[in-house]
Parts: sequence; C-alpha cells; structure tokens
Amino acid sequence: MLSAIMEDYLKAIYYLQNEADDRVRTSVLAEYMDVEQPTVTSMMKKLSERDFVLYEPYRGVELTDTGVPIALEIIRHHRLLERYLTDHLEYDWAEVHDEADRLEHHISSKFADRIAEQLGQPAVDPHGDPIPTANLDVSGAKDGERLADHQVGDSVQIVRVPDTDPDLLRYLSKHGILPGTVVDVVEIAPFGMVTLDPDSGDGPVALPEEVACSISTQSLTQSSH
Amino acid sequence: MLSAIMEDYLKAIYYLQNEADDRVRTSVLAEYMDVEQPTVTSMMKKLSERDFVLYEPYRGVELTDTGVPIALEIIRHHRLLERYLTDHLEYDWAEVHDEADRLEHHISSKFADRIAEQLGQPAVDPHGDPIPTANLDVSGAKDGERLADHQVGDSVQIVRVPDTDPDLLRYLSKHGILPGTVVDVVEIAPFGMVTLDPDSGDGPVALPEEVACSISTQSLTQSSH
DNA sequence: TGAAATAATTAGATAAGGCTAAATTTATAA
DNA sequence: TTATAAATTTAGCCTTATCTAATTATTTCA
Repeated sequence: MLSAIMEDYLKAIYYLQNEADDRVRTSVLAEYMDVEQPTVTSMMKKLSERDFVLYEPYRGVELTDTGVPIALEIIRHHRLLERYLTDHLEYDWAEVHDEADRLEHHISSKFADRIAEQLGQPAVDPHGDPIPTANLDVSGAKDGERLADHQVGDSVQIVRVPDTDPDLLRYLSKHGILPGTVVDVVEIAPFGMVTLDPDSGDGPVALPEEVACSISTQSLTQSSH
Repeated sequence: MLSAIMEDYLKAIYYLQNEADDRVRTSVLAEYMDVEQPTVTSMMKKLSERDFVLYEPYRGVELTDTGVPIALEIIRHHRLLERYLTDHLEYDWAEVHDEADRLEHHISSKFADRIAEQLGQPAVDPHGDPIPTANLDVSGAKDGERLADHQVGDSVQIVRVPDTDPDLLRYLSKHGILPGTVVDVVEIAPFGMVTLDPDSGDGPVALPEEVACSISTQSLTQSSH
C-alpha cells in the first residue's frame, strides 16, 4: 500500500499546509522531516506519481483529494493513541508523542475505532488537538487564537499546546498550563515573552515568544484583538 | 537498533529451534519466512556478524545468548497484545494474530509492561501460548502432549491451539475447542484423524491429523502413553 | 535589469532486504 | 566410492529511502 515513511510525509504536508496556507516548499518539508532537500524532491516525485500530492517542480507541493484522507487517518490514529496512552495506560502526557508516532502507522482502523469506542469518542487528544472522526471529519475543530496575540489583562482559556517536546510539556503541566486551564495574561515583554497567571494558583509563569505563539487559546474577556 | 524484519527472523529461529531441537536449516527458515533461500543466507550473515545467531555455512543456524532474549521480548509483546486485543478491545481470538504480528515490533517495553499490568500479568495468550515474564522467563511454560498422541477413551484438557490460521480458530471455537476445554477422544482413524467429544456438549468434532498434531493437551486420565 | 544569492533539482552513491540464475557443497544411493 | 540429487551459497540485479556534490531555476536587490 503505502510505507510508514510516505505516510509521514503526507502527514507533514498536511500539517505544514495548514500552518502557512500555501503550497509547501521543499526546504520547509526537508527541515520538518529532518532530511536533506533532494530526499524530499525524490519523495515528492513518487507521491505525485501515485497521485497523493500535486507537485510542481520549484513551486512546492500540496495534498490531493486522495492524499488528504490518508493524512487525516494517520492523524486520527496518532491522537487516539495519545488519548489512550494517557487515559488507559497511565502514560504521562509528555511521553505519549513518540510512542504514538511509531504506532500510528501500524494499528488497523479497527484498532483505532475500538480504542475510540473505549474512550467514548473523544474530541481532542491530551494536548488539545482535535481528533478526526471515523469518517475523517475535522469540521468540529476550532482554530483558536495564539496565546501571543492576546493583550495584558486578558483572561483566556488554553485550547491547545504543542505536543512534540516532552520537556516543554512537563514544564507546562508543572505550572498548571493544560488544555482547559484559564489564565490571565499579566505581562507581555517587548521581546515577546508572555507572563501568565494560571487560575490553578501556582503563581505566574513566563513563556518565551516561540512557545506563546504555538499555544492556542480562546478568549474569555473580549479585550483581545 | 534492529529492524522489524530482523526481529522476525530471530523470532522464527527461536520457534523453529524449539520445534526440531537442532540447528535451523536455511531452507526451513526460508519456507517459514516465505522468502527465497539466498535471502535467508544473506540475512544470516548479517545477524551472525552482529552476534545474534551462530551461523555455520551449509550447517544451519541457532540463536546466541544475545539473540534469545530479543526473540523472547518480541514473543512477549506478541502474546500480550493478543491477550489485550481479545480481553480489552473485544477482538475475536481468530483475528488477533495479524494485528499482534505487526504491533509486536513497534510497542515499547513500557507499553508491554503496562498492558501486562492491566491484564493482571497473564500467563498465557488466548491460544494458550505461554507469555514470557518481563524479565523474559519462560520456565513456567509446560510442553503438554500432542492431541494426536492420545488414545481412544482418553479424557484430555486442551492446553494450546495453533494461533495463525483464523479459519481454523473460528472452527475450533465454534465446536467448543478452546484452551481449558476438556474433551474425550472418541476415535482415531487409521489416517490420523482424531474425533473428539468436547464437554461443552456440542457433539463430536473430527480433526485432521495435522491439526491434531499441533494442538497441545494435558492428560486427565492416565491411559495415554 | 542583470548579477549575486538562495532554493531546488539532477546525478550518482549507499545500505537494507529482496529476487533469479549460476556455482558449489553436502547428502544419497547405486 | 563415485555419480547424481538436493541443499546452500555466490553473483549480480532491483527497489526504497537516504546522502553528497554539482547543476539549474528563481529571487532579490543594487
């Protein structure tokens, strides 16, 4: 059918396409996949030949209608596994990513559906990322605003945090910053650092700009732009 | 580390070594792995270079002390997964083999240990095959006698059934032949076919010689040889 | 607008795991 | 014990996914 590696490329293209809604450049994909550019070029040719992507040399790549559901299926597997590992197998949310990243390519749809059933058809994974339904619908997912885009004084609810860095996740949970947590924005430094006061009462936490940009939120007060 | 394919070879050698306690021939391994002989030869060179097997050209192969625990770990994964799929994810015992065969290479030891814990450290998989402990101990496993070696009139308990053929497994469970079932041997035909009467009362079942040889049992009466 | 910088592709190599055909070793049996 | 049969290995090729080095497009900016 399709190798685990090819699935990973499709997943990456899906992700990067949503990040910057434009065709995905070879260089961006190479960086993200941690391979050299020629590797990406040759892979794009293969995926393009099999109609999973639309590839125009020197112009970047995008998923076709054949490629999208494959990416979504893998994403569904990944996020269900993450949910399952934390909820049923007592994994810490910081450590689920790697295990899910391997298993996502090897579980059957049946396996995915069974754990979804066991979990009560969850809508999001432990990091707040939306889980596509069995028929690969993602319409329920809301985008949210970037934490970095709020203003001092705003009260916001955390919707999503990035899932790949275990150390960051441990740091965030230690300071009470989890999906669902309500925080007040107490300071935004000129170099972009955001200081928060979580309602858990653990005291203020400062986050560098990069992190604040990758955390997705929902406004509770209306003062944000 | 070690590819999924290499792990499969080690698992196969472990199995074949126990079947016919002698060095495993290239041809036997090729047949079992469903590849051509030269493929086996080149793989044995690689595994031998890395000290997982002892390989003597033209003389067959056997696992080293480095290779055995790797095979056992994979077998542990496989059997725990089979148990987990049937007990927690409502799989039928006939369909667990293939899913487990893929996943066994991709779950971490942690994952295996967690599901073992959830299952209460089970001793056997759904087909009656013993599950190595976390420290890869298999001393608790008893060999049992082949069903085919009993005599008419014997009352025997089913210990293990072969796990790879879904159709056979469906047939066996439909007729009440499961690990733990007690059956009476009512006939042994000259061409090896064994007829059983399971205590479940579903009436007699006939099994061809090959199947009767691959089912492992324990005597309840003492009349068997 | 044209030269320099940047991005992307082509060319050619490598390692893993598989294959077929040919050569070689071991086993069998006359 | 020697000739044939069977088993095994060698040789050489293929595909996938990767790499480096060299070439070619595309941008950028003076």
